Amino acid sequence: MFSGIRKIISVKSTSRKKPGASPKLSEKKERLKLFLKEKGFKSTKQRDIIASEFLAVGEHVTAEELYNRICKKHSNIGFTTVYRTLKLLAESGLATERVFADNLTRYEPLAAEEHHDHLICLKCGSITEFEDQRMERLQEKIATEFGFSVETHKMELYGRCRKCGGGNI
Amino acid sequence: MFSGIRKIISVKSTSRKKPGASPKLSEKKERLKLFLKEKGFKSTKQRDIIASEFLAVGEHVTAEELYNRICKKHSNIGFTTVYRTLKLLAESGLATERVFADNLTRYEPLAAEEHHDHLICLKCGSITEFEDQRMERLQEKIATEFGFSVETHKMELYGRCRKCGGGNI
DNA sequence: AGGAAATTGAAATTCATTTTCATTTGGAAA
DNA sequence: TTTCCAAATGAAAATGAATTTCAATTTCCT
Ligand SMILES: [Mn+2]
Ligand SMILES: [Mn+2]
Ligand SMILES: [Zn+2]
Ligand SMILES: [Zn+2]
Repeated sequence: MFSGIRKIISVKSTSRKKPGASPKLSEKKERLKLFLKEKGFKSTKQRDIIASEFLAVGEHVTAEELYNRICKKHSNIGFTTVYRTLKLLAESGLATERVFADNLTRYEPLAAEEHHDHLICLKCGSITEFEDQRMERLQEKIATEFGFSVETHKMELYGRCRKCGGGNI
Repeated sequence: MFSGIRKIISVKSTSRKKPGASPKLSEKKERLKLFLKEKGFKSTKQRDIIASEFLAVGEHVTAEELYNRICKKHSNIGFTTVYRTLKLLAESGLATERVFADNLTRYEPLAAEEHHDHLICLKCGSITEFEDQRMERLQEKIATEFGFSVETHKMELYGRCRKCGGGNI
């Protein structure tokens, strides 16, 4: 079903609805430092730069995309370190890992406690985020009917966004 | 989020609720033959054997799993042909491609018109299928609210099945 | 039967991800 | 501050599933 899509879509992120991430930037970087200290890991220039850039971008990025942005200004930072730092950010709870239909691993700045699902346009690749309590409750209800307890879920709607003819087909 | 899971789970399929697939087996193989003829493709021994085995297994399998079953009795059938035949089956509408959290491509015998979603146990890997019209309607509703039209969706609930302590945690 | 076109399967390739390893660096302890 | 060692870095290699290549074989239309 997705075999064709894999090659076609190149998921680009839409700008976020809540640009309120900016004021918390320093707070987030503080969280990372605490996490590193707790774990006996070290704070490094690279990690600081990578985390800053990641939080600045603010949307769903692959390790490669983030690396490409960073290496223009910091030729001394390698892809591997970007890759590893994104994993660290996810571990620390500052980022969330996502894999959409194109099978690439992306990260977005999102605390582990927060949550949302995604609408993904197959034409332009834009990503729209939504959180819907009716959906969350219904998932729980269905799971319960099967004697199942939910730990995580994946809920992605693929189709056409408004700009790409979503309303009228 | 799924980084740990990827290595842990090896998704095994549960036996299906509807074993009514058996009587339609010949009908399905007829459908495949028609599809091949329409497309100008050829009917071959290999395709026949692979399709039969796939329909006989009846659950979510990777190309490799199916190949391993087949090559025991038919050492003359290669992995590549199994892989390509599964793609063909999906194209013909006799199979559906699925990618769960372990990121492996699986196929299940399911006509393109039919539909269901999945509950996947992170402990034992069992897969439970469900179809819920409330869920389908809610997805449409949410999409509409965003001016979005849905073509496909992915809805997977990961957690504990009843046997693995799903009810009480 | 003849022959063009499709199929097969072993091997090679692709490509994102992950690991390896020699070297460098951070930061706690002296 | 200097010492010292575990952690970090990054280039390169490895991994592994998915996909493509290509020479040999098979299908099936005439
Ligand atoms: Mn998101
Ligand atoms: Mn299924
Ligand atoms: Zn769009
Ligand atoms: Zn289970």
